Amino acid sequence: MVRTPSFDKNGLKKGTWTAEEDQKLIDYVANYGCSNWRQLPKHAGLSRCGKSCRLRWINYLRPNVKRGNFSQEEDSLILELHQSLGNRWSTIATHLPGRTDNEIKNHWHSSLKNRSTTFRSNPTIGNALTRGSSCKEDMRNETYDIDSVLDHATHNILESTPILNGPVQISPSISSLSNTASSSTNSKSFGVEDDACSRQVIGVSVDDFWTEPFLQDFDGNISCTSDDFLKPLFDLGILFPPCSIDDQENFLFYGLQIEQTNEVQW
DNA sequence: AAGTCCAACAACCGCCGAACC
DNA sequence: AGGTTCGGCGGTTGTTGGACT
Repeated sequence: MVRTPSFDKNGLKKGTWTAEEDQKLIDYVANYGCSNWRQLPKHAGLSRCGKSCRLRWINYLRPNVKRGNFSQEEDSLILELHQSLGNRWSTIATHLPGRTDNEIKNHWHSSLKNRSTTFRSNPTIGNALTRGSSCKEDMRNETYDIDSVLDHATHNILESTPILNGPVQISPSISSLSNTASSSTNSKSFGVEDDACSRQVIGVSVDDFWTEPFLQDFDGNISCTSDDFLKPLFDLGILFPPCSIDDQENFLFYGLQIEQTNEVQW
């Protein structure tokens, strides 16, 4: 999964980033920001091209980048957004807080693409889709529009995501992102005014950063009900109740299950 | 145990548009 | 107005680990 480090004809290093390089980049951005990626590697003492530094920062080192498995909710949102937006990964990423376009793109190619194909060819789902499109069209002509609902959904994700409700610490997991990275960033806290999220980041730990990103409060309780978060999506026909779903495979495409209590279960 | 296949994903590459001179 | 620089985006590649034979 990692590329063997090498040097191009200009002496610039390519391949996997080391923990030392990561630290240099983090330190530099923390102190000086990232206004000029072209000049950054020279000043930061990195033998990398600016693009490589930018990519590394945005996709892995930047605060609040969420790692780990995609939730069913995120999968559903990606599927829906991809249907309407196509391969506009950066736009799709704006609706999934903490996820980068690169990660979403990889996730799409590795798992969601096949699911999407089945999704289209499955009659049950196909009917549901048709119904959904019609419903969406109707809603557009009335009081809803897709963008506002997706914004609403994103807002609820944001509001219910602990990592965005307070300062966070660079997760130790970041160290494992690069196979060569050590735990040098474990306790590293820094104050970065990040360009992308404009959020001051200081060192306060949040438990279960990767494993429980959504819809749970700090006690682990489900804190978002369908009324809060899903109803607009159901109203638009983006998601459907599982009452018409017979098998587990189909269920996965909806990615959601509503119990009688109307609480979301994952 | 060894070889092969494949999913996953980090990283690179080329292109494009905006900003600047 | 035209050229250059830079950042951002999407497509693609390269490598690894795990599953499978």
